[in-house]
Amino acid sequence: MEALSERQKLILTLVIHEYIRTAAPVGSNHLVTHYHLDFSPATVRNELQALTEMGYLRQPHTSAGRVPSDEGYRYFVGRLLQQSDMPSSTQRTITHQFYQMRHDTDQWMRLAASVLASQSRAASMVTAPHPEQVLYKHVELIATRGRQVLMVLVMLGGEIRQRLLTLSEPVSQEQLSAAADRLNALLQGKDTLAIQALSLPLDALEQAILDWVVDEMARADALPSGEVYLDGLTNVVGEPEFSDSEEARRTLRLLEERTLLNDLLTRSTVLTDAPVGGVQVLIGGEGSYDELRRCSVVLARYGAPGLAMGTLGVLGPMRMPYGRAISTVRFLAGLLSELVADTLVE
Amino acid sequence: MEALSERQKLILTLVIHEYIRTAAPVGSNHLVTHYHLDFSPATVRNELQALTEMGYLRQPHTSAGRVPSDEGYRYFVGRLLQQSDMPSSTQRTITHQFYQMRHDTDQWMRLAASVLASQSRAASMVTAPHPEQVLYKHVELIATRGRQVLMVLVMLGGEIRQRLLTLSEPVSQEQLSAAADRLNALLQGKDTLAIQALSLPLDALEQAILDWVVDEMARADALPSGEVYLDGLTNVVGEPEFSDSEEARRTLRLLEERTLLNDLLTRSTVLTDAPVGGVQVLIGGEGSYDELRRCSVVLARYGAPGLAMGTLGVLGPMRMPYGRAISTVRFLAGLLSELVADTLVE
DNA sequence: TTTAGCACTCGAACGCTGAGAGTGCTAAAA
DNA sequence: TTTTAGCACTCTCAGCGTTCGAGTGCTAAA
Repeated sequence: MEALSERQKLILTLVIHEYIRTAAPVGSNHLVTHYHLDFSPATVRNELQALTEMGYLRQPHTSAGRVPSDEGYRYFVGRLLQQSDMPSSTQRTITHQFYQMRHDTDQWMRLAASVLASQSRAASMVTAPHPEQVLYKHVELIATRGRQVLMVLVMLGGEIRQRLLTLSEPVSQEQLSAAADRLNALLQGKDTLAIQALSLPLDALEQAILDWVVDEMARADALPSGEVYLDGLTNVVGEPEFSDSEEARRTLRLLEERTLLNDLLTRSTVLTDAPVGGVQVLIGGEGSYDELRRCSVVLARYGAPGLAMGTLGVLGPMRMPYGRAISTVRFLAGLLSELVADTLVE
Repeated sequence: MEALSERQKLILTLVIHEYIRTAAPVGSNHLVTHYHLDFSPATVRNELQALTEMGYLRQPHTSAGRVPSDEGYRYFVGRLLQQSDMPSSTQRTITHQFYQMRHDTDQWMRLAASVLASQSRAASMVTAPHPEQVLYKHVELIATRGRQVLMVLVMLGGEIRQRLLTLSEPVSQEQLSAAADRLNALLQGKDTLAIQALSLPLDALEQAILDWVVDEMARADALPSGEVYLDGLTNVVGEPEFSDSEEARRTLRLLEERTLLNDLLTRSTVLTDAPVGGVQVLIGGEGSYDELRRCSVVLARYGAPGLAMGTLGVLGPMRMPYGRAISTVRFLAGLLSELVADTLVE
């Protein structure tokens, strides 16, 4: 594939800009008048023809303007789009919002999804950070009423799991605290397998608690990733490519299944020619999902490598504002990584 | 308003059934042939005319069939719809799903929203149970690294809040445990104001922790309700009344704002003539929201009165399957109430 | 290499028309 | 008095031809 001339790059960029703005096929006259080009429509037509032959543009029909093809978008994102950052004032505002919030993963994820959606003007998806290895940190037992005990299990990395247990007989808070202290001393930093392999001289209460702990840790192990948070579905429904409500329904369905992000990540790590600053851009489903044929996904991982990682991304029509989306995703991935690192429980 | 004859009730019911099924205006011939009525289309026409004059039906235009009016739906839901329960096999399956899940409010709410959406075939909304009065139960302090401490605060009713604190200087786990024990003894069962009013002889560490506790409890007090969980937005997008994507966008926007349920509840407690078994049905927005003019909402409160209450509901087009929606909402409200009561931390 | 000129193409919009569904009215039947 | 058959009337919708205009590709001149 021959290289594009500078003028061709310019024209491709303009076509994509204009198409993203208006959602209508772009014609030669329109380009010249709208962008005050110093060459004539005829020249533009020749270049459009060339770009079409190279596969970067399509014509919906003979006498319509041009529309970017999947390849066109890919070329644009990979080589023409100049990287930009979010305005630093916006960055500060958002950072502030996160820091003034109490430390609570659930709240953070909701805020992240909300910010991602409103900034990128697309649908957003965020998974909570999930430890790659589940390690014991601390257990706490709180007597409530009768034989019920509230167990709070803290994992290394800061994940907290709560569970209400029912014991075979009532136990005092003192006994519970003693059992918790004992287990905390014994299990510190161990993973599920190591704990299961241990054979310890425990009394009945301690053994019962240990069983619950192992069960809970095994569940955490089994989870492929954290919970998925969605927001901004509204942004997508309004777009003209989803005016066909059946198309819209199927795409939203895919989002609501809440497996998309993980599927995409496990399916292929090298997704595009040009993953920018850790941000991956997937255009037109890139073969993986039929429902995504008309969509693009911008995604990134975040977290503390080796300890706890999560994913976040946005989904929109192919004519999404890539600059905005990429800079938002990159910024939020960085911010969340920072937050995770800061609050990591060691 | 004069009473309806039995035949008029029958015909109104059939029109609503048929319209809910097909989303198309219902004509006299269609009714007679489809339901094998033993009177003629002309008779049906007379009745349709009477029902239209009484305001229970509308004609989109002179020569179309009839469509239920808001009043028609209200009459139907209030007086004609016979109450039904979900099949007990389904009830068992769902109950089982909840009970085999570990006790975790977040998981329960997600499951509830998901079940509600799939059973009622509409968009579902669930708010987490929120205590009407925030009372102290227990605090736990876990040393992590350096000056960071993970605080886990348990409220009466079982709500758990976690927060990562940064102290002015490193403190050992022993000191932390001692401080926690002291506070637990002093604050048991108190509310925010009572704790603030207390003047206690505390050392610096204890006082710092107390401040965090008060801050956290004040936040919980300030929250009007628990987090809002959404699901099944897809169900709504597919409906023909939302094929106008602008209409759909505005309605979904309302859902994504996540204030709908609480707004509805605070705005008016007596919502319809016939709240059935604690379930309230709101048809056509009933004056409260313009965006809801074409929607109906079925909702109920659940929880342990006086201790912790939440709300759940479904939103769909006016021609939603009310029987299904109402029985699903009623069943889930009951089930969640049971779960909340069972696991209440006293 | 660029550009003006021009014939050509094709979809969108518009208006017309006929078919069909459904009504309301009237008068006869029950 | 109630029900029903008959019938004229109304209004939407789908189909169809036509026009309009945007945009193209080609050619020949600049």
